[in-house]
Formats: sequence, structure tokens, C-alpha cells
Amino acid sequence: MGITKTDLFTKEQNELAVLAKAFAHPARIAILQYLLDSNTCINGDLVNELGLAQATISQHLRELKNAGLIQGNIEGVSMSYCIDPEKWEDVKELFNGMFDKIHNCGPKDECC
Amino acid sequence: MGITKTDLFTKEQNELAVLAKAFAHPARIAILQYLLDSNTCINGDLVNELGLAQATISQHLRELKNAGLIQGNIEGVSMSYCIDPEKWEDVKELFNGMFDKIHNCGPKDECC
DNA sequence: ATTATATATTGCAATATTACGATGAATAGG
DNA sequence: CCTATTCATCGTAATATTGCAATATATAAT
Repeated sequence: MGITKTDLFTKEQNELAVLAKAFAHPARIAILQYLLDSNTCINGDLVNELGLAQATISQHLRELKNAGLIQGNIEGVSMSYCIDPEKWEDVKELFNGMFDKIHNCGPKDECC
Repeated sequence: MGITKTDLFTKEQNELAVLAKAFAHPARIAILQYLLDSNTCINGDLVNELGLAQATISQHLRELKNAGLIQGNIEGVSMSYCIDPEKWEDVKELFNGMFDKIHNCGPKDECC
């Protein structure tokens, strides 16, 4: 029915899914990579950088902000975004907590 | 328009987005965690474990398989799934390549 | 062959996402 | 005050996702 049954899952599972959803669009990845690269935070240069309309970029920025991955600071007329370093660290650890849970499958990888 | 303009982005950006999309549902996280935990790979126990219909689980499994995260082996009547260890390692490195790109912001976190 | 078991696929309804033009709000400069 | 600039929000169209019942397929056992 297009609606996710979040109540069936743990808090951690839902948290990971929400964060993954924030990463689940190449424009948002591109925005994050841009921010990672230019540390000094950026606004609507993204409109020129990516080939998307201003409204679309704004929408993606809002989603990244809702997920807590980025912050926005008013800078006169323009809006300056940047990655939230603490959240970023949390997210990294949350994902790696999952990535690292894989077992060592013995000498000949007989997992399955 | 509901369609992602993949041609605007790099191969890596699209790859990350596709993988993130595979993670972007708590049921799929739950399935992966189950597989990570029971190493010995699992099939429709997931239907009992999670509270979702068999068809729904099957659909999620297909998406995880399409993303390359899991493999399916026919085991008599049933289907045995497991995580693809090599792909898992690739995915981990791809995500960490992004996570680790964050700059050290100097003594007082003056990023923005 | 028939039945039981296990999983995949199809078809559909409800909802979510993506994209953009148009419009609104807020600031800076004249 | 008027205008330009920058960004957010609204409304809308196109498409994707989620979930499940029903049905199909495939193997194993009797």
C-alpha cells in the first residue's frame, strides 16, 4: 500500500532505513560530496553544479536537513549549508556497525 | 516527475544511491541483519520473523538480490539466501570512502 | 498422479518520491 | 519605496514503492 510498517521494526532498523533513504538519490549524494569537498559550506551553486532546477535542489536539501545530515545557516541573502560533523560520525558508526557484523566464514568461504 | 535523472550524475554517485536505496527500508535492514546473524543462510523463516506477508518478503529479497547484496541458492524445495561477502566488502568501502572524506575542521569545529 | 510445501510472480490499491513552474518571503542595494 | 537576488514552499504531473491476495511454478513425498 506504499506505506512502510515502521512499527514492525526496531528503532535501529528504522533509523538506518531513514538515513539510507537520505542517501538514496544521486543528487543528494552529489550534494553531500560537494559539501564534503568544499568544507566551506555552500548554497545555490548546487543549481549550477548539478543540472537540476532550483526548487528541486531545495527539496533535496530539505530532505538532507530532515535526516539531520546537514545544517543551514543564514548568511545575508543566501543560505549556507554544511555537513553536521557529529551526526556524520554517528551515521558512519551506525552503518559500520552493520557492515562489520559479517562473520568470517572459515577457510573456504562456506557461508552458503 | 518521479524519475531520477541518472545521466546528470557520476557512476559512483548512482552506484551509491542504488545501494542506499536497497538499504532504505526497515524490512530489508531486518532481513540483512537476520542474515548477518545466522550466517547459515535463511529463507521464509523471515515471514515468521518479520510480520509481513510472504509475497512482500519475496519482493524485498528480490530487491536485495538485484542490488547484489545477497545470493540465493536452491536447497531442495526451499530457497537459501545469504549475503554476498565480496559485494558486502565493496559496499562497505564505497560508503566509507564517502564517510571518511570529511575534513578535520580545526580546533573549534568552525566548518560553517 | 496427487498432494503438500516453498517460493516467485502478477495485478492492484494506497501512498511516496521526483521534478519543476509559479509564487511567496526575506534581505541588500539603489 | 522599488528592484534584484536568493532561497523556500505550493501545486501538480509523472513515476516509483509498498503491501497483499491470488495465482503460478517447482520440488518432494505419498
